[in-house]
Amino acid sequence: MKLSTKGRYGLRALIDLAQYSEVEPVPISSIASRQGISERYLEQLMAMLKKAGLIQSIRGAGGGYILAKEIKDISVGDVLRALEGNIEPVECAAFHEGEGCEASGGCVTKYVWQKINDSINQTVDEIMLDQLVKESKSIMEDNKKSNSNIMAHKKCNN
Amino acid sequence: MKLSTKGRYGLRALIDLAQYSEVEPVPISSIASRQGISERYLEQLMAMLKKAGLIQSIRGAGGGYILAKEIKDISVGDVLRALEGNIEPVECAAFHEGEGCEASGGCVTKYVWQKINDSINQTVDEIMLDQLVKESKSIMEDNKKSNSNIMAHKKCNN
DNA sequence: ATTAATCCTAGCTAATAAGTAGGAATTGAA
DNA sequence: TTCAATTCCTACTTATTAGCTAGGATTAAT
Repeated sequence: MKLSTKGRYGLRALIDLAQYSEVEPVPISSIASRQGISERYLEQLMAMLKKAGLIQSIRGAGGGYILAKEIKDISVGDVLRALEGNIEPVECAAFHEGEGCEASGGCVTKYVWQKINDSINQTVDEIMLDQLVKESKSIMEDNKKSNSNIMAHKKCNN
Repeated sequence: MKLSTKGRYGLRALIDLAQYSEVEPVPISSIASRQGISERYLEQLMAMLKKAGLIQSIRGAGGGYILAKEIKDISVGDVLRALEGNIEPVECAAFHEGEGCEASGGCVTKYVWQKINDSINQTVDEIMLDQLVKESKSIMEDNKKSNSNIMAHKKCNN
């Protein structure tokens, strides 16, 4: 029950992109180096985000990526679903109209799975990227002022 | 981001056990055959549930398993955590007091992961097994009366 | 032309999930 | 006292997935 690096790195990358793409397109290489993600791997994540219609690409020298929608209209759910395919921990035949499994008549766990799925979807769909970018900028401001660089040396996995 | 068969089968098994262990201990073999789970695999799941203090075992002929606590005091969260170890989709160093990673100063995704984790935990902790067993019994009653055995033939994976 | 970029597909490696398997220990009943 | 039914413990196996790496084609600005 872990979110894969696709979702974890990808969300970070997209927030990074949102912050730096206001003036010009951002190449993969610069996101990758800021975020400490393999360029080659990030390429694939960007391809998924593009396919999902969240970002646009500009090929050739001077190119890179920009957002394809307004930042306030992209939810964390959009991003994670683009990258993970399906973020629901349990897929159950009984969820789809007209379908069901041999047990679904007497099955109670399906109610449990449904509630879990719903709560996750609701949570990720109500966080929009603009909130995160705003938050991120304000954190960076604070850090500059207070010069409090008490950084832990543990590597970030997320 | 999938719940493993440990959690899925295990919860079904425990609900089954709760329903059938009122008069006498239930052996693994009978749970396994009712639920269509490999006996040998279920053995291991039961061991985990026992270690977590949710069930008790009675060895030897005529033995089996019974609940170790009142059914109303066992939450779905207890069961899933016993089987999956940790049901939070993202583990982040910044969640633990006094810890953090190199990025946690300027990290915003941690807020996202925290919200997802919280919503899952809250959801599974507020469903108690007695609700599910009650529900299950009532479904079985209904099925008996209405004789509506329109069973889909798809196998259940959960 | 050269260089900086995206695009596309394939392959590789390590970890994890999902079970199988063998046999020891315990207990009730014939 | 033997047998059968059960849990217990540990190791092994197999299939799938995650997490990359790699090669080279294509596009466009200078």
